[in-house]
Amino acid sequence: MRLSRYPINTLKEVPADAEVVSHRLMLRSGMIRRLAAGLYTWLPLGLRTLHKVERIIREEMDRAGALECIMPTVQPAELWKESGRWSKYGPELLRFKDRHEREFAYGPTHEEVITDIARRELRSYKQLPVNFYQIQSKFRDEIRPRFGVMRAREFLMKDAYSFHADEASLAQGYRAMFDAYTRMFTRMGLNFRAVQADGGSIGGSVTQEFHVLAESGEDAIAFSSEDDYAANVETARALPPREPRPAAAQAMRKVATPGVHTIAELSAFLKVPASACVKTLLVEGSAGEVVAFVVRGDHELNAVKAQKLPGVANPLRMASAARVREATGADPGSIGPVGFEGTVYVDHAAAQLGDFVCGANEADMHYVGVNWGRDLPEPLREDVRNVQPGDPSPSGRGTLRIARGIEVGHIFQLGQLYSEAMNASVLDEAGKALTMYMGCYGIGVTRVVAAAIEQNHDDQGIVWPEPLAPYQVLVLPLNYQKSSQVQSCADRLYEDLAATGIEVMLDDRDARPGVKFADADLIGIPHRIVIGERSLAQGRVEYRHRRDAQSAEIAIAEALPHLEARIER
RNA sequence: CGGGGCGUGGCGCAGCCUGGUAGCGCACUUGCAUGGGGUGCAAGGGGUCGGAAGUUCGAAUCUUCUCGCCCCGACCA
Repeated sequence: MRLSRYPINTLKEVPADAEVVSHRLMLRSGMIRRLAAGLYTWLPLGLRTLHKVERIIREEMDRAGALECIMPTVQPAELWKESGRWSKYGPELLRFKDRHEREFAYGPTHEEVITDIARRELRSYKQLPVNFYQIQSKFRDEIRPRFGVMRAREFLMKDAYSFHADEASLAQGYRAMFDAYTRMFTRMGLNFRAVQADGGSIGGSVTQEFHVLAESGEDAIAFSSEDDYAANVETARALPPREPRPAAAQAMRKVATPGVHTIAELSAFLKVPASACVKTLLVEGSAGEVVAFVVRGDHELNAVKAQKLPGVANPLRMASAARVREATGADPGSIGPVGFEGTVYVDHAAAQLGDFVCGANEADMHYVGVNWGRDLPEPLREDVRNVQPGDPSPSGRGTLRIARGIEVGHIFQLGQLYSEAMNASVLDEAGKALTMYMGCYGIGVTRVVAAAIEQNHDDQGIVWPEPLAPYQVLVLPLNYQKSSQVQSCADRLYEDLAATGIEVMLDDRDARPGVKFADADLIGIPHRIVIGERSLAQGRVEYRHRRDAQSAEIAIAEALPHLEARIER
């Protein structure tokens, strides 16, 4: 490609709303442009990278035996009503009517459609297992789209669905997808981890996420220091403390704590560590009442764990200040479990405390020296907190550390969730109906591109992992318009490289060197050849890899073999 | 949805408080110079200030309504 014929500008300045590096760099380098909230156009440069991601995905899916198909983005409401998700999915599902007033949705995912295909086409256990996949647009009406294509409303997804005669086959198919994902992300040159996950609204029990590790990631991942245990903090188990609860040493007393509302203030005011205090949080129950959660002052409530407990509204909703007042007689900031009427779930660590501090359900008052079993009933213990760095690993070996990740893939063993609801069965060996077992496997294709940039950039711009770079080589002639030697050398090299099948971009613009260098770094093409009059007089050109600090001079005749030896294909 | 903020040439912003008919940087066009890390000089094109209503002799500026967007929290590839 000749850059002089590429009309998309690189930008020095960037829209004020672009916050994360990948978004900024994608805008600045001319990969994408925003159309509306959460909607992006992929310009030619960006599309090349997107296609590379797609190609790797296709190759590995095909290698794993999956079959590509493509389903409509627009889906009839009937299917969603059948699976029960028309009412469950909520406002994230974009719904609309056609001219005949029939209801449709723009697909946020395709379990219903594929299950419909499966139940129509699959008749016999002999046709199983089978795995269908597609790479296609999804729309999820996110509450808050942000970070460019990282969390867009319309995005490209690879989704795959497998069908099996039994659980063993499902586990095998799932494993095959795990391996395929591992190969894909490895081939893309990404630093990633597979982690244990929560099923969320898709459902299913066995499930793992693939995360690209990056500071800007929206998810927290817990890792064991000693083995390969890794889990999303949403789901990572906090082990109950081993030590027995210390015996009560103090009597319970009510103390005045004027103006104290947070654990930090409480801890500073009473000069006790936050870990000796207890935090009480009220959430909406499933039957109109409120439910209390008690965690240690230095711990955080884990919403995913909490909302699974009996009597708790799912999704979790914090009680309003008015509801808190109604239930306890005090404002949030002064509430506690002593005398609370209703369900109280207590985190293991909080249940282990003796002589602790908590709110007294009275403005500006707290209790100190509180003890379970004496001052209030023995607690209903549950794991309801987020794990923290230093916690023992649930795997039993090592302690946990926490890193951030961007979720680029998620695989599930769904079991018979959808096949049962939608009656998807085949005949087994005995001629009896057998409800199929399903797995589903997603990759956020557009998100992968953003994640790759989050992980691979420097102050100057993108540093593409070679397999994802829009072009492999950039030929950068200086003074191309004025020097006929430079021009003919650049043109020849460009043609030769292209003829060899190398993806090459030629910066033939009439621009100053500084502009070309800055754009080269911004766009991040891995291999760069600079052709300038100075070294050309010596019969040489300069080679530099985007990752290198220094360039090296090579003979013109060596340029092509030099590149061929270095390009990773 | 709850809380905060912003809408002024393509982008980044100033002007608004204290009404007087719109300005700066980048980008763009033309010319000259320059030519190894976002070059310099000169000339130019482009906005009616998100929209509507109102107050006023006069509104980007004040008032009301409305639309859109962004940021912080609960969702997901």
